Amino acid sequence: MARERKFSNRELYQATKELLLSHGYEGYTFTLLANQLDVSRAAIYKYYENKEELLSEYMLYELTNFLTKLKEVNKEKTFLDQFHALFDVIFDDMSLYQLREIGIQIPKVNKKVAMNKQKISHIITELYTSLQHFIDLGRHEKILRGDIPSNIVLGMIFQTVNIPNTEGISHQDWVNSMKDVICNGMFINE
Amino acid sequence: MARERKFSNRELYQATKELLLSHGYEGYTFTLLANQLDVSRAAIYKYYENKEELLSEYMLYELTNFLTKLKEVNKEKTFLDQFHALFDVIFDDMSLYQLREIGIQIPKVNKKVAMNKQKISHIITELYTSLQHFIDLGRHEKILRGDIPSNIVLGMIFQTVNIPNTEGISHQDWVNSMKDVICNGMFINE
DNA sequence: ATTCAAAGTTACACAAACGTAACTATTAGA
DNA sequence: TCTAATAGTTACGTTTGTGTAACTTTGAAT
Repeated sequence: MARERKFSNRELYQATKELLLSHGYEGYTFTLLANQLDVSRAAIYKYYENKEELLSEYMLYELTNFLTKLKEVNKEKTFLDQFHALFDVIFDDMSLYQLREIGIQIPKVNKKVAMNKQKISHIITELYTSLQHFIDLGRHEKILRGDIPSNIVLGMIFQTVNIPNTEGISHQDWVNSMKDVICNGMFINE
Repeated sequence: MARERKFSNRELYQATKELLLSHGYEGYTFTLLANQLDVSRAAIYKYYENKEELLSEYMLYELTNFLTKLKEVNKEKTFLDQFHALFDVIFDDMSLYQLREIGIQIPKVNKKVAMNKQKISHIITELYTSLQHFIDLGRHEKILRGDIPSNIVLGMIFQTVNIPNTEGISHQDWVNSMKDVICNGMFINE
């Protein structure tokens, strides 16, 4: 018994993501978002008290999605299968790393936001656990070097998505080169 | 025949850098900067018409510095010497890559800014030329693999500085692990 | 067809950042 | 010591974003 909504949650999250990536956390405003969604700014306040609340929910949504995908990756039997699956996931959504950085900036302006931030930390812990399993498997299978800190292994893998492909190399070639360098390095062997 | 200045260019650039890294391009304001420098906001308008002008000059300063350092790197005789020198330069100033991204966002609000942006592009071209020499040398010396796009070689090297060292590994160990992975990869050989 | 709850809009008051004009302060040199 | 040039401040109007209240619109259920 209500009027039809002019924008779905999905559209809102999509617009939010674009605005966050183009304008950053401080540049993200309800005015911009409302224009993007073609509604009045006040309409958004029907659902969220302020941008911190909206953004913390959005982050939660994004990270929960990623955790689900990551758990799928962990189901692969061998380390190499997981490795390729992880790359597929990362390159499917090229912006996770930047968004996580933004999440850290959100101040706890009310109880709801504080709760969301807590949930976010929790999910990030789960993400790390999941990723640690991946690394442990690689070491156990004697494929992944044991002398490199997990931090660096994960950092390198996740940072690759931020490298701009300015020379218009095809997606497949790009990803393959990236994997190659990560696995074998950029120096010629012996 | 004038009054002494309350802040030097150097202090202004230092404060600008910190504010840019903590608040991002859109979060950077003259109000924040003035507080940081302990002067009134209006004082800054004596030197810069607006933040775009200030930031474009700052970027120019930062990139010119970097280009100078990079030319020093290019003076090293062997590829390996250049490689290590480049890492020293990059890890000495951990923020160049993020700042370059910010530079792209500056809109050309007046002639001066437009001119600065043009100079910035020019310097970036020089940077790439300089880096290309580095890569060419590595390939010529048969140390650097020839089948990896220059793009990826440079991207990987520069992105490493953005990996957060959360586990408090010592700087030296950290940099060495990073180099090791870049050179030889994270997989065990054969 | 009527009702009413949720969706949406308009309009207002408030706060923060911007840019400028008119002022005061400092200091080297005539 | 007087002056001119530069540094800095105060104060104002403007713009942009925020949050809310009072309103209208829509559409499924009765």
